[in-house]
Amino acid sequence: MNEKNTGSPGESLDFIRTIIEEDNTSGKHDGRVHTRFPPEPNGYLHIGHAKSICLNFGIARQYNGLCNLRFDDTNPSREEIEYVDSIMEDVRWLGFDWEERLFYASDYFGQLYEYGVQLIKVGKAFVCDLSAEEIREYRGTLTEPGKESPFRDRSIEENLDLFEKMKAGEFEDGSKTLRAKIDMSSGNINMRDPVTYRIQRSTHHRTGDKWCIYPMYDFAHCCSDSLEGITHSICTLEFEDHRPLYDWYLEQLDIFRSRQIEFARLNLTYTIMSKRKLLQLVEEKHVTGWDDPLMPTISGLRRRGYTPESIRAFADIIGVAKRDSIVSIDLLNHGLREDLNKRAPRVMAVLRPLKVVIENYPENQAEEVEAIINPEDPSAGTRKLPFSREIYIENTDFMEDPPRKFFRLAPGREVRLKHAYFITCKSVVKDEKTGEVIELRCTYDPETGGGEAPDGRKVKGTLHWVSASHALDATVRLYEHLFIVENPADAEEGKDFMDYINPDALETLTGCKVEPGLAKTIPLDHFQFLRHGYFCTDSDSTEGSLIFNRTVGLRDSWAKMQKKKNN
RNA sequence: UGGGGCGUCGUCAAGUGGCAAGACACAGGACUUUGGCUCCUGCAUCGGAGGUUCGAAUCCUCCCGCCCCAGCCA
Repeated sequence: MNEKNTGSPGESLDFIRTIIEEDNTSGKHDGRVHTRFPPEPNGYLHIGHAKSICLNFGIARQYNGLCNLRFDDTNPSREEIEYVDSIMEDVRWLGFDWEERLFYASDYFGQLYEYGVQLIKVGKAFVCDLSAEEIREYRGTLTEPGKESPFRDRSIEENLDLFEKMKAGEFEDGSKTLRAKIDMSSGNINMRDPVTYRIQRSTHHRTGDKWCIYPMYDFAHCCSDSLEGITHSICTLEFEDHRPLYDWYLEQLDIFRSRQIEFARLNLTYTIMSKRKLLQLVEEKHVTGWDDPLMPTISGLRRRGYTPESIRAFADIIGVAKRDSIVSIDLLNHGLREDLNKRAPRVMAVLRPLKVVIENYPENQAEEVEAIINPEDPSAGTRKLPFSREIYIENTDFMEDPPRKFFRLAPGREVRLKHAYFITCKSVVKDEKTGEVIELRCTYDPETGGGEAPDGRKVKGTLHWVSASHALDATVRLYEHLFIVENPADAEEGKDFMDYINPDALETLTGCKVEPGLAKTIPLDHFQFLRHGYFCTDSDSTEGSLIFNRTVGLRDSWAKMQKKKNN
């Protein structure tokens, strides 16, 4: 990999790397660069997290630094071990390694408690008896200052005693909090004596029932960063308002000063990124699960056939900045095609079969033709394809009454069967009742073996095909965008993102015919189905029951032309 | 009405006072045993208005627009 993750080196620096290089030249941390990726284990990772992962691990790699994986598990009521496992799997799959630096905020609960005590001792925190509603009332509003809690001036001794009793479980859930003593009139609401510790009796996935008080994010996060010696703590824009508090805690505690830097989170066209909304899609069964190939989750993208390389390349190409934006999914798909074009074996797959009988080809004869596996990678070699009298071609490759510029098969037309022969359509067999074309009668030119005519004549079209008796049956799932509008999160009045779900996001094709070499494919194998697109063997696929997911289609200028004509 | 941010091509995004990178998309064209790939070509005066300057996307002023914040969530 290059300087960043995969992208081209020598480009201009983004604002975060600019800060890092400034710190490096000023000697702020003796050139040390240490980042972290801090997910809360309450859901599956999505492509937005991938941006953050690539940023944090990528920066560490680029500057010879380190990046920790740290689970931000300070709220046991919503966090689960299942998510911890999936997150680790996803980060690894993306190609990053936290080595021995796997941490949990819960590792620091003991230290964090001591920090709480320390805050009380310097007169910067107090135990407050206000209820949640009262705290809200006392907080004031966006435009009006808040009121100080009547418990704000308790003595240090009393606070110490009460905090210890909170920890010991002497008070009910929610009956008391530890609050930082800052400024109830601050324009920044985060600074209005924020809650630092709350009482919450729920079993933590790692510490069990050892604690009944848990630190709030703002307190736990900056302290965890500090404890780990994180130099640059990169997070998303909505935490910008929290930075003064982040700095305040570290200053009061007089511990290592990590620096929080905020960037704009990723938005992608035709999908959604919020964990809450993704969860809703799963729970309401609009998708089959977190790893549905329609989902923008890492596990969904993986199952769909996206490669870690393409995701990393995407992260590089979109850059990092502070402005809200919505990136075109085309950018992701472009990188994917670029990656797969170089690596995916080409394969014959007829999705909507139309039988072709080659009348002048001997019955009961078969031969093998040689086919290159990947023209972009000669080292991939060749394979043998069986050819015989009866084959299948793509239904859409034939038209009885073709429009101008249709280069494929039509009555009387000659086309090339890729790697095999030229064939000419002699007649059409139709279903007597429906009039539907059910079979083509063709002849082949035995002189055109390999797809080249010795007399030098040219054909405009080249079709993919599969020998009828040798082909394997397969199920193919064609995926489209999950939503029908670019930005479903930005719904018009009276609607929400659910109103924009694409009812045709998945089209399942059965009875597809694929070349016999696919018999042994295993989940996550990538292929290019010639002239169709890139496909990936689904995790439910077995040798007897092949299932492929369309990762992304090939660019299709013919389809584009048709579409333009119809508009 | 308070606080914090952001506004450069259709979409991302460089640029930090000297003649507006790049990518995707789009449009033409070449090549082609994938209507794929590849290769050429084209494609913005920088939210607005004033001002400073020989010169401004870059500095100043005012205005406009968008995003975030009132969880004992993260």
